[in-house]
Amino acid sequence: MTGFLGRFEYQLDQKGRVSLPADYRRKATGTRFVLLQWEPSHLTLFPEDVWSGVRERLLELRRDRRDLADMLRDVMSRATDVEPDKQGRILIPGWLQARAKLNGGILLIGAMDRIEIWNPEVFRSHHPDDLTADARKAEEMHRIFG
Amino acid sequence: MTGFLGRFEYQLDQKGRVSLPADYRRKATGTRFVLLQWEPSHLTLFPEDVWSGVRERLLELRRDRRDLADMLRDVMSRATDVEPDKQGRILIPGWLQARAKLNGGILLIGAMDRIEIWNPEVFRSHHPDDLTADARKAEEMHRIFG
DNA sequence: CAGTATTTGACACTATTTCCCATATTTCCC
DNA sequence: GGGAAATATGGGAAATAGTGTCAAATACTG
Repeated sequence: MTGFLGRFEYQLDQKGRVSLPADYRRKATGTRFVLLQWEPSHLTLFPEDVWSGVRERLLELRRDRRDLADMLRDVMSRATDVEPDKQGRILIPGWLQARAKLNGGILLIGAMDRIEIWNPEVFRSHHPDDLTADARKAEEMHRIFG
Repeated sequence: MTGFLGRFEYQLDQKGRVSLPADYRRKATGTRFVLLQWEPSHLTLFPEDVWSGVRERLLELRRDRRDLADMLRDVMSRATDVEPDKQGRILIPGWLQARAKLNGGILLIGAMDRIEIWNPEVFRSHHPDDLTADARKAEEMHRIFG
């Protein structure tokens, strides 16, 4: 399994739906996903099999770390599970659209075991596409891929 | 199973009933729930299968920890078991409504293995929805989901 | 035991959501 | 290069969900 890769720019329709890339649909083992926001900049879409692992960790953590309970509740209370319709689209609830500043253009990012959903402009401001590698970055890259 | 997720704001009718979100009813394996208050801020609704696990822990605990007996008695004496009617509504007893300050608006919160019942204003005061991630919070989030 | 009050169950209305069909564009293959 | 399959997107119709109201059943009281 190579995981979710690449980037796809789609459109959010008036009803709040986006197509999932057919490639991603094929790669997902199941047909269900959990959609949530744990970083302000974007949404994250977990395939169900990955989610079940995350879920276990969360339940444990809620029990052991009382100080995190409120934060976890806040995140989970904004999450949804989604399932692509016959056309391969998922519905993004209005409150998640608002929080991730999604309006019109949608950028889907393959992040190996999960999929990220970005506003294209926000993404580009976070990731200026310069190839000018500073030394530190080059060093890290080499440690990873070299 | 993805668990109970999301938030639903409903209305308490004059008879003290609230709809359970259809999504939650579908997700619950059984049809019975246990409703109780173990935190002052809200009520908790356990599906029967989850409850049986909690019950085991409670019985053990009452036996082993004599100092907790009074506290447990107090909580359990205010608990009820509920079952949605044909329209999917559950009845919240008056004494629990009062303790959780429920009047009119009701916020149902999915908390994975259980459902929480909040007064919307109380919830919002507990969970200010700012996206300005302080560093500590961002750090914890990354450790969990990253 | 009768009458009354309260609780429990069912029906009905309306807004929303979900499902399904249709079209345009792209990609792939022969 | 042309045809066929697949993919993204748009819109309309049917089903569903939440809520208010009413009727039956149960419990309570005098």
